[in-house]
Amino acid sequence: MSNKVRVRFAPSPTGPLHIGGVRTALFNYLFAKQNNGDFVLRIEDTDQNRYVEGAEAYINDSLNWCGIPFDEGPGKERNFGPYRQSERKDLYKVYADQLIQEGKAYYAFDSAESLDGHRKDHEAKGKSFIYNWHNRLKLNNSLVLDAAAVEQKINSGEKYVIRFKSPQDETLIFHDEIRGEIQIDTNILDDKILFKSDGMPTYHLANIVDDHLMEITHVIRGEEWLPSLALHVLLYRAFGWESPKFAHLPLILKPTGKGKLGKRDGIKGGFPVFPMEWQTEEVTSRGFKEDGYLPEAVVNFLAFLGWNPGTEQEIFSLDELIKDFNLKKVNKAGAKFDPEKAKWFNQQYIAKLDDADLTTMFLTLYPEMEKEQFNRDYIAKAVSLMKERVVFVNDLKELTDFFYNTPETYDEKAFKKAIKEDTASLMRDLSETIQNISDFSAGNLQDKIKGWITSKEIGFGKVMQPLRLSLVGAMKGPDVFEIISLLGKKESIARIEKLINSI
RNA sequence: GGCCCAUUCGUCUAGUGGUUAGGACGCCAGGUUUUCAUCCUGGAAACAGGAGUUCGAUUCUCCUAUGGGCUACCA
Repeated sequence: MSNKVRVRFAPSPTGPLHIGGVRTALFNYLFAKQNNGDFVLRIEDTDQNRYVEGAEAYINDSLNWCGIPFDEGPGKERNFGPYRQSERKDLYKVYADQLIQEGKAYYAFDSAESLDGHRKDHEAKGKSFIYNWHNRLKLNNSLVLDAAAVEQKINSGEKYVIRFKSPQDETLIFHDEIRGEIQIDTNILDDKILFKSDGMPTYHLANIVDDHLMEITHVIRGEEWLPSLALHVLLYRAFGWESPKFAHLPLILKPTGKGKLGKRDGIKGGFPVFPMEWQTEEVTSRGFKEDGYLPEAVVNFLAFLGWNPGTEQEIFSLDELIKDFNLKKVNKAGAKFDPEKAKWFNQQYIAKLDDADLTTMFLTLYPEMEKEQFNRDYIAKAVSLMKERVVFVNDLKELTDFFYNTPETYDEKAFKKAIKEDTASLMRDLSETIQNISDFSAGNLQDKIKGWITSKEIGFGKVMQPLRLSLVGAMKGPDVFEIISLLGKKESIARIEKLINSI
C-alpha cells in the first residue's frame, strides 16, 4: 500500500447537498490538495428507500460550481471503483460472512416489532434497551439457536440481519485529529446491524469495507459520526485492518435559536442553505448561486466556519486555503451560520472583480439588458460606476436601473428638500449650458458646470441637488458628472426638462 | 432517560499560568463623498457559574449549568 493521502467525501443521495456537506467536502478537498493526495467521491446509496433521483448529479454539479471537483469517483473511475455502494453490493456480503465464520458477528432473526416491544418495555421502566452481551443470549439469533436450526431458517427464506458482536468490559481509547483522545466503555455499545434483511449492508459495514478497499488514509466527516467511531474502530480491528486517521468536524448551527442548520431555516430566514437551486414538486429552493454569490466567496466563508489561520487575514483564495489549511486548527465547537458575514465575504469578492468580469456575470443573469441602445460598452460603464455598492451580482439590476430608464417619479422627501422657488429657472439655464458643452467627459462636464455655478454666484447645493434628482430620481448614486457623461447630452437634458415640468 | 462532544463580545474567532483579553461581521458616532454606497477614524460589547491546584487563574482539575450530537434493518 502506498503512503499517498487519500480522502473521501461520502454523501447519501437523499436530496440536495446542504451547506454543511459542502464544507465537509471542502475540508476534505483542502486536505487532499495540500498533501498532493486524492479526493474521492463515493455515493452511499445503501438505503434504497431514501434514494432521490437527481441527487447525485446535484452533488457533482455543486462540487464543480464551488471549484472543488473530486479526482476520483462515479464517472472518473480509477482503480478503486465502482464508487456507488449499490454497485458494490456483492462485496459486502463476503465480509459480513467472514465475520460470522470468525465468530465476530451473528445472524439475528428478531422482528422489528419484537425489538420495538423490548424498547418500549425498557423505556416504561426508565431503562434503555441495548442489544448486546447482557441480553443477546435471550434473543432470537444464531448464538442461541443450534447450527442446523439457523441453516433451516435461512434456507426457508426467513428474514435475518447480521449483527456485530461488540465486546464486553473494555475501555476503548482512540484518537481524533481534532479532538484528541476519546474514551468509550464498550458496555454501552449496541450489537449494531451490519447487514440488513433486504440484502444491503448498513452504512457502518459498507463504510469500513470501502474505506479500506479504497485505501482511504484520513476520514474527515461531520461530528454526527462521533458516536459511531467506536464501532468503526472495532470493525477495523475485527478485520485486522489498519484504521485510517479520523477527524470529526464541528456542526454548522442555525443562525438564531437552537440546533443544527436545516433546509427550513433558509426558507424562514431568507438566506440560502444549498449551493445551487433544488426543485421538488412542492418547492423550489434557491441556492447561493442563484442568489448571486460567487463560489470563491462561498468557499472562503465556509472555510472560516470552524477553521481560521490564526492570523488576521480573512480573505483567502482557494490556493491560499490549500496552503494554510490545518486540520489541527479546526475548532471543536459548533458554529452558527451567519448570513450577514456571508454577504460581507461576497461583497469583498465582487469588489475585487474587474469590471469586464462583473459585466459578463451580470449579462449572464440578465442577457436581455444588452440591446442596440445600450450596448455592452455602455453597460460595462454603468456596472463600473455602481460596483462598489454591490453585494450580489443581481443587485446591479436595480442599482443601475436609472442608467437605462428615465425616472418616473421622484423621491418625495428629496423633492421637497431640493426644489426651491428659483429651481425651475436655474434648471432651464443649466440645461442651456449643458447644451453648449461638446466635450462630454466627466472631467470637462465638472469644469464647465461648476464654472457656471460659480459665475452665477449661487450655492452648489441649489443646483446639484435638483440636478441629481432629475437624473436619478433620488438623492443617491455615483458622481453626477459621471452620470451625465454616460447618459449623454440628449438624455440628460430630457431628464432635466422633465423635472422642470413636474415642479 | 443513557452515552459522547462542546462552552471567550449578539455572531465567527485569536490568545496566555501574570495581556489595557486581539481581530472580523453586525451595531452606534464622527470624517470623506455637497447625495447614497464605498472608504477612513473612534465607540459600546466577551473569558457560563462554583469549588480546587497555585503567589497568581480566562488558561490546569473536578462539579454544576447550558448548548449540541447520537441513541433505526437512515446515512
